[in-house]
Amino acid sequence: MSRVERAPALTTTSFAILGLLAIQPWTTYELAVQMERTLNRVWPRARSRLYEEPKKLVAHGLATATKESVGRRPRTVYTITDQGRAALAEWLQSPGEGPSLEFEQHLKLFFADFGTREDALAGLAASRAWAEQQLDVFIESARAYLAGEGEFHQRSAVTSVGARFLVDFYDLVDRWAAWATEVVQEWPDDPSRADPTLAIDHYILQLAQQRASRLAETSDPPPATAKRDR
Amino acid sequence: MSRVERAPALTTTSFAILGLLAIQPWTTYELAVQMERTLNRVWPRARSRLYEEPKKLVAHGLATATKESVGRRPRTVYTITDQGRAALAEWLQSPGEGPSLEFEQHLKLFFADFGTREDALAGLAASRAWAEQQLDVFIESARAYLAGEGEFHQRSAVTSVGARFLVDFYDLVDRWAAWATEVVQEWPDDPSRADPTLAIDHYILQLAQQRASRLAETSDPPPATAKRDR
DNA sequence: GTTGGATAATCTCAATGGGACTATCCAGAA
DNA sequence: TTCTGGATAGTCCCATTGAGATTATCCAAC
Repeated sequence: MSRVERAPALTTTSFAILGLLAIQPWTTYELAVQMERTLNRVWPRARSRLYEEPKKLVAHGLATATKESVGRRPRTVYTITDQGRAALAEWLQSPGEGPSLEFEQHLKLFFADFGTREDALAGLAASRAWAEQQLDVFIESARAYLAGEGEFHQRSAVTSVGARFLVDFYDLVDRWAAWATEVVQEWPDDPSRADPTLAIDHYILQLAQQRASRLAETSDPPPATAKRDR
Repeated sequence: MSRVERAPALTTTSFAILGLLAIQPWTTYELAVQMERTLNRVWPRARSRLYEEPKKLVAHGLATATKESVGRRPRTVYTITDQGRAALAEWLQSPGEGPSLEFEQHLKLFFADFGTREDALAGLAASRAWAEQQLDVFIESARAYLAGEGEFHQRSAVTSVGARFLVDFYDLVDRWAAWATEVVQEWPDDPSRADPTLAIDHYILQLAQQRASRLAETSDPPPATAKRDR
């Protein structure tokens, strides 16, 4: 029973930090800033959490801590160990969880019939503003990156694949909110009196089916069998 | 200083429950099941939370609790009050937070260069499987709904707008994972040796810019000014 | 010399997740 | 008739987490 086994269990957040350490050594502060600027988009965590994780990594032998100081202010630089690289590689072998979404504006729209049409339109405008904001930040950093200001160019083959998902996600939010705005504008003042035509539902079902069949066609394992197994 | 002011503050989750109560009275169990089946997609919360929220609503005077029983088993039916409807309408006036994403598979892909190409492909396959699963469930319920089995047809005008976002989101995950699979298949066995061509980055930047300009064209307030104000 | 923003954390409390636990009801199988 | 499994109807608890308040130093610019 070594002390290692008593250390708090490693979480996905631990491995997110460990992954950053695999790129280069960082101080805890740098790790926190880096997380907030990048990984926060797909793995949002409170800053205070980010200061705890490297300590766990050290307790598990996956990283080492080096105390340095800038003047009288101490700081801790963390470096990944061979054991840490092995643990990271092992973690990467399992695929992980699918996406989980939290979307308050969408939730409010679900209850739009208990408010006014203007409320719904304001919410959709906020969604579009959010998407625009995200894209602005994204374009800014992508431009800087391509201009050579960014670091880690050698990782670009890997990171760009994920970046495309984010751009497309922000685009989705914008397109959807734009479409929804047109639909909602046709509503009467009191949305609960909006015509409950099922036309849109049929359309959605059709879309969903098209896409499900596209999935079946192009999925890797022999599709017919794979579908039946479920 | 009435007791109401001492009750725990209302959260977004409280209003999610309150919104359901605005449709009809429910027991706590029914509320929990309904949340898990529907609102969970945009507002995921632990079941134990859902049992606490109606009590808060009662403490705030937004709902009333009626004790009933089925045989010897007691149950509580919650009903919204006029004050509750007013509070819901007021809550709907503010637009709420933009989307927040948690996506472990995407996170692992970000660190793909510390694992194998096969790991990355397995993760992408899992993303596609997830999207397929979500679409299957969605199609199933949409079909039942259109066949007349579902309830709340009169709310369809409102709910279908949100439903479209979800279908498109699942589609996005699938399309992206399919595209990414093709890209990753071209990588060498060791992804850290993948060619760091910036072609994809340029493409992403181009996409992002196109979309940002589309946003500027179609946004509600005079676009040029709105952009400059930021 | 002062000020403000960046660096470098720690601490705390309320909120939350996730499950273990209890117990009854009811339909269908044995 | 009894038994069983799944649905109904919750409660309870603990570890994790979020969010922010707090402290303090460094450093460049005014």
